[in-house]
Amino acid sequence: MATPKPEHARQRRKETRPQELLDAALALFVEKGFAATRSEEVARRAGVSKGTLYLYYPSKEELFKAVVRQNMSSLIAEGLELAGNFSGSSSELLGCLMRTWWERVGNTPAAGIHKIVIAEVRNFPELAQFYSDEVIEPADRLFSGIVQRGIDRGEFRPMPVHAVAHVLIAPMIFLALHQHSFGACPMNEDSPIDAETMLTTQLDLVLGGLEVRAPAPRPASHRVRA
Amino acid sequence: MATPKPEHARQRRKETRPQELLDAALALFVEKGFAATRSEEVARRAGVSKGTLYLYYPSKEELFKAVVRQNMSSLIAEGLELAGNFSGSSSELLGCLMRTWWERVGNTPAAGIHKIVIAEVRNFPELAQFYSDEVIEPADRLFSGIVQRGIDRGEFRPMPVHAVAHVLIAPMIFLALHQHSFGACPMNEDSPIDAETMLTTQLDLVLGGLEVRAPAPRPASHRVRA
Amino acid sequence: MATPKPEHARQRRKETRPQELLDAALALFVEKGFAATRSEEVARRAGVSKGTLYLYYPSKEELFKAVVRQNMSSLIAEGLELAGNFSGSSSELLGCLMRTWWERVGNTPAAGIHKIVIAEVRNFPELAQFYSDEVIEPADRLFSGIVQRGIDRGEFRPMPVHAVAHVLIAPMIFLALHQHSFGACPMNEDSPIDAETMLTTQLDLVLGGLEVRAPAPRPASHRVRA
Amino acid sequence: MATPKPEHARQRRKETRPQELLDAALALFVEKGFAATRSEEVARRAGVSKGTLYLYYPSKEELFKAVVRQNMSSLIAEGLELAGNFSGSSSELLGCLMRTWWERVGNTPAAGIHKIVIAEVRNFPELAQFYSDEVIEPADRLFSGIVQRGIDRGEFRPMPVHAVAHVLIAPMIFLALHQHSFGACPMNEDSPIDAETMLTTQLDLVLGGLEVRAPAPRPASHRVRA
DNA sequence: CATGAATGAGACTTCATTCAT
DNA sequence: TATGAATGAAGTCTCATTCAT
Repeated sequence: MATPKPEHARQRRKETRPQELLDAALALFVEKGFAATRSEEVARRAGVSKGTLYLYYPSKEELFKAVVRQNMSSLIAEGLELAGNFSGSSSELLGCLMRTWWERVGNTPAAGIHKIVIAEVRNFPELAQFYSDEVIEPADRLFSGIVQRGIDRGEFRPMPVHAVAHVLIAPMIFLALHQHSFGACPMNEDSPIDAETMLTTQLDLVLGGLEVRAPAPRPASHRVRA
Repeated sequence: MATPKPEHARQRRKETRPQELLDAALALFVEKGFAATRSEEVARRAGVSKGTLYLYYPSKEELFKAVVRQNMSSLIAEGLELAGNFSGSSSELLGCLMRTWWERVGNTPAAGIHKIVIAEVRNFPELAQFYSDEVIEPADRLFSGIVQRGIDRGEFRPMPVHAVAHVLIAPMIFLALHQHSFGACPMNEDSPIDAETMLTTQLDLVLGGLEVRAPAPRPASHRVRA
Repeated sequence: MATPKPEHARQRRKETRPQELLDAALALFVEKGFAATRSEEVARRAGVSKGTLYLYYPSKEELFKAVVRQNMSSLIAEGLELAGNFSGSSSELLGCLMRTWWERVGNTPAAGIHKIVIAEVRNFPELAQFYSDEVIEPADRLFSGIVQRGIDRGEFRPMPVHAVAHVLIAPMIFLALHQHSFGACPMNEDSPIDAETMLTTQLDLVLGGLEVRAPAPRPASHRVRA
Repeated sequence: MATPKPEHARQRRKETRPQELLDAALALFVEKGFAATRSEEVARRAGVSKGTLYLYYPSKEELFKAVVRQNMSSLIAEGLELAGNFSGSSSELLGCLMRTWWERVGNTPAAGIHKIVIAEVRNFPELAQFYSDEVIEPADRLFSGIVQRGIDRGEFRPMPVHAVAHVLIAPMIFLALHQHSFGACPMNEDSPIDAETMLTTQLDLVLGGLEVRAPAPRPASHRVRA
């Protein structure tokens, strides 16, 4: 009943296929969003046919979830490890963490994930739970934990730690969001702010505000003491 | 025994139709995203038939753009006016502006627009230009202008003003974003941070970092004095 | 995003559509079976487009069930009514019933339904229940009830009534089955048996076997008494 | 330390492969029908891979035809042989034949074949010819031949022999059909009729109707004597 | 011979859009 | 204007079949 025709050379790469498909899907989902990405396009970009995609992921939705998992699950672990081994001041730890995050994530297509997730969670209840548990909660714990550490050690003023964590993280993620939305549009490729300047400014302002008193030797801080 | 027709009611609604359609579309686009919102559902929520929707907007895309324009065009004007008439310190102006924005926008379904726009700009190039011109640029000018004013008046340390504007705005918008994505999922209705706390903390930290020296006690600031 | 083109005249016939679709579906399901019938073909035969079919029936499966219901639900009621109003002998009643059934059903495309149902029930558990309740059980009750009546009135020998009902009905339905399968193939259009002969023979043999003694005046019975 | 290969086991099975494939296909076709049976599942049930199936049968259609041929070709031969060697009365011969058929076929998954064939012949014209030639015609000849024999020998009344053959065979096949459709559904495992009762009743009724006079007590007959 | 990864035609279904009423 | 029945392009997913290993 079907009338198949002989085709081009086919390659057998069971081991590497999932990664190739995940990479293709990541790029397209970030570019077009979940709904606007056609599964056949994902397959083509991965260099396989439509059917092959479904050999590895039973539906577009599962593919999406796999992309999210693959790109997010390892991130927090790294942050926690970095924080655990750190021996300097809490300010330095936060600065180090944020710069590292930007290099490892913010700069990377993986950062676009957050854009899609924000846009699509309401249509994927399961994903909401997963992403909260796997990404948002741990990130919050990581940052507010360090803030708490700073308070406990007398480095920081006592403040609501979760709010501080939000204020710390938000500008960075928001910048990543914009780089994957407006920043990717041809018109405004030259954003008025670049990441490095923003990060330095952010650390200067917020860490400065956090510290009990601004000590002399930190170059990033221009705070004058009373 | 002619059946009396509700001509008057229909007549009265005729002028409000576009607004009703835009409201319905706004709610649905924010809830489900652009692609997942069916035009029939927009019509039904506005109390009209599918055909009527197309009488007012020639396509779903145009409806989407109209929703974005309607909800974004007027916002910045208010801010600019507020800023122009303000006579207090730049810190107070920023605090006032941000609190006002949160009340007028961040708390409002209109804030969800930003979520969709971020998700969809790359599929709607025309929107990118419009949104940049109408929303992003003016907001940046508004905030960085005030920062510049503060610097000029000797209130603030000299800093890269665009970066500062970003750091000021980002946590607020990011919070609004999350309230329209994860915050709307049944699981996490009790976010670890509430808007008021976050805003107060943000103003405390960033304004504190901005100011040349810690001046007399400001209400928004919990800074410890020497 | 969609690019629709203007097309032919479209007719609005909401009232008659379901029947037209059901008729088209019946014909095709009987001819090709459920799986081999494409929904687009059903639509085309009904003179509408693919989409219109789904306006009335949410899936091919539901269309199938609707076809079964439509064609079967009324049949048994007629039989019961006929039986209720009958005043002659049980033999005559059975003969009348079977000839009527053949005219009303066996000769009709609706008889092909049984073919599809037999072929597909195992893939449609809900249908099994429905069909048993609506068709098989009532038919069995109808026929075995009459046989019981004959026994009670001393017309028939005591026998297992359900088995007798099966023996009565089976040759007729089986003939209908074959007319919709082999009988529809071009090669054997001239079956060695025609319905009329079969029916007469069947009544002669089985009714003759049923009766306590073969009385003289019934032409259909040639039974000699011991 | 070479790993010993189970060459022998594979070798041994090589000759039985076709049979194993046919058995697997038979079971699945009967259970799900032709279209709903996936070729991969046939292969798995036969313990081989998808590719191997196509080594033996070039397509699913050919596999189907092979299943039909395999299960139907030999059946009639037995019947003919039995009939040829039989020396008793025609009634006894018919009774013996039908009971044998039920044991050898009606009770067997092979009987389910008839169900699929009825459902699919119109999609497989070649099968129609084959099945008519190999199954229907011989069966008809076998049974109507015996009836003719009975008439010739004065045992039976003169009657249209093909019609009588139909009436004889139909209830049995119809019962087999139902056992493979409704009978296989979990709901009605307790059919109101069992095969044995039906067969006895059928022989009693029809043979009784056929015979010129009720002869001496036949084992299969429960006819009441005068 | 055997395997199973890969293919792609084709089926079902959705939904933006049209247009007769 | 307003309606909603009708349309058909397009997308998701299945599965018979192929072929490199």
